[in-house]
Amino acid sequence: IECNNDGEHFCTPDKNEVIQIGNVCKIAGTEEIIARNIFTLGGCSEIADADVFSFKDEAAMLQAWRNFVVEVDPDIITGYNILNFDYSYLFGRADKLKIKDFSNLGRIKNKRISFKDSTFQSKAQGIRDTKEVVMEGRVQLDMLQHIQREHKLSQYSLNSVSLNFLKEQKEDVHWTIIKDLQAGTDDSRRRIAVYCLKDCYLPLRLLEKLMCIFNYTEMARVTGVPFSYLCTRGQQIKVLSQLLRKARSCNMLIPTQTRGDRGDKFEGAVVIEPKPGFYKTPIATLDFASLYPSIMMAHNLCYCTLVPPSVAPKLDKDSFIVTPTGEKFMKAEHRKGLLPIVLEELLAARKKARAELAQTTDPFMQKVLDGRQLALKISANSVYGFTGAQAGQLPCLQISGSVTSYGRQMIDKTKAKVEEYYSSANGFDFDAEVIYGDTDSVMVNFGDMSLERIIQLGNEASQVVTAEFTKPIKLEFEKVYYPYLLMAKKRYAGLLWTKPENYDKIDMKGIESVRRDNCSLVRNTINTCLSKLLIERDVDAAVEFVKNTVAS
DNA sequence: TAGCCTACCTAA
DNA sequence: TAAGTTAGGTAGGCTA
Ligand SMILES: Nc1ccn([C@H]2C[C@H](O)[C@@H](COP(=O)(O)OP(=O)(O)OP(=O)(O)O)O2)c(=O)n1
Repeated sequence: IECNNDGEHFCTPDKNEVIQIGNVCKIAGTEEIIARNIFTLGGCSEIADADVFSFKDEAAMLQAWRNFVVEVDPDIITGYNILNFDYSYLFGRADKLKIKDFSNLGRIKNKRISFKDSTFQSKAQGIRDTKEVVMEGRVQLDMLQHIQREHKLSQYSLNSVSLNFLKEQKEDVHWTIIKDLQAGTDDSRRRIAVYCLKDCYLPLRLLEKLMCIFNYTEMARVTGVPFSYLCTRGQQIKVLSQLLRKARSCNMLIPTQTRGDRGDKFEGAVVIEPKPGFYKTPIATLDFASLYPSIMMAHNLCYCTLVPPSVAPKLDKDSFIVTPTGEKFMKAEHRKGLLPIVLEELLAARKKARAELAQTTDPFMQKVLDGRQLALKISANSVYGFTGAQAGQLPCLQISGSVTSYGRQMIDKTKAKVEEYYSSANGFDFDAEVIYGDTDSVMVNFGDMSLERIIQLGNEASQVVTAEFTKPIKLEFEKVYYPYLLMAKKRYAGLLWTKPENYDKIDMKGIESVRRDNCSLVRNTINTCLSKLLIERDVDAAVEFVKNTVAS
């Protein structure tokens, strides 16, 4: 929608009328546009490819728009910042103009839509104010919210987001000139209309290009929650839903738990003390595949396999295992846990998504599919997170604590094994050294050898270590950094190689150039500096460049 | 000035 | 059923 203003202050529904409402309707998955139109207050010159409906009176326009929505009967309504701006403005105006039945927009006759303030709050997302719009039978998919949740960008204006994803900008009409355009002629109002239609079209394009409907549908099927929950709710509901679904098929019930005893946290993962430096030898990176989910699957950790201390003495000692934190869990042959089954399904879905990713060659498509694969990975990791969520419905720190304790044990063992196996004591003519590792990965310095040899050693090492662990747990050789700049825990950069022929890219973790709380001068300087350092391997040139930048 | 605290953002 | 988890670097403020 576009609204009028007094030329000085930004529009408010108390004072300023809605002057235009643009709509573009499409059948998802097809190219067919079934309607493209603009409702205008005051006359408006013709626009190619769009129907112009002009009204003398704002109330009549709003009423006609409502009728249009009901007639088109959409399943999903999208737009940019519609939840926080468009809806509250439209309902504000409808109230003010006393338009009866304006908010009867849903699919249940005579049921008004509900609209209220709400906040979404989580540790990962921070606090985010939104509006809750319940329109029966129509999902509200605000692209601003979607992109804020799924993509980390430094700016979220429609303009910069479109530039980022569609390589396209909108022609800007600054709000201060809208008043004059509206007060002008049919032609000047047409300028607003063209701008407004573009504003409608861009979110729809984003929705399609990012395959939102496809990805959300898949997630809804895998996790068993309604589509709309994926936009408005968090990770917990997805885990709970999967758990409930599995529990029912296994004839079990899930208790409703009073939430209490919060505050005390459990110990997480270890980060191996880094040996900082600029490594000019290839550094192999070994990484466990989905570490926490596979720990839960390998050891059958679940709510229903946890043995209470009082019961343990009555059980056969061979029927359960003891985790490094001292918790006891039944073995799978006695009782198979629900969480491992849920995880199997999530990991299977992720595996499928990754296979499709490997098939694509289009770089943008690869990014989209990578996002899909990542979303499934986070859902799987959230099963672990759910058990440790003290503000949640079913916290069970025994499970989450056991998972992390196994994780700590495993990375220590991996480090020890690699260093012990690849040593001169074991008949090799070099001593491998683990220079860094975080949670589920180890970075190994085998010494000054060719890239081919390192890749071969990495593959071999992953098999040697995998053989040490229980079934679904798998150590993978992922990549080589050559050269590698290790600065501190969670801060490093390197030239990434997955094949000996050519490098993939510069990979940067945790340093200023990937953080969004730095100015672009710092980011650009570091980017250039790193490319001199890692690609050209010219330390002096890098130093010189920084000196010059600082001096100027 | 060392040491502790918080805010922010990121790695995993 | 409102809200996945912990670890950790850096900058900047405050205080003993
Ligand atoms: N958002 C995240 C990311 C990770 N982890 C935990 C669980 C993971 O098992 C572990 C390792 O994380 P990775 O980023 O290495 O990812 P995975 O090992 O799960 O997957 P993969 O290595 O196959 O990409 O850290 C988590 O709890 N939440």
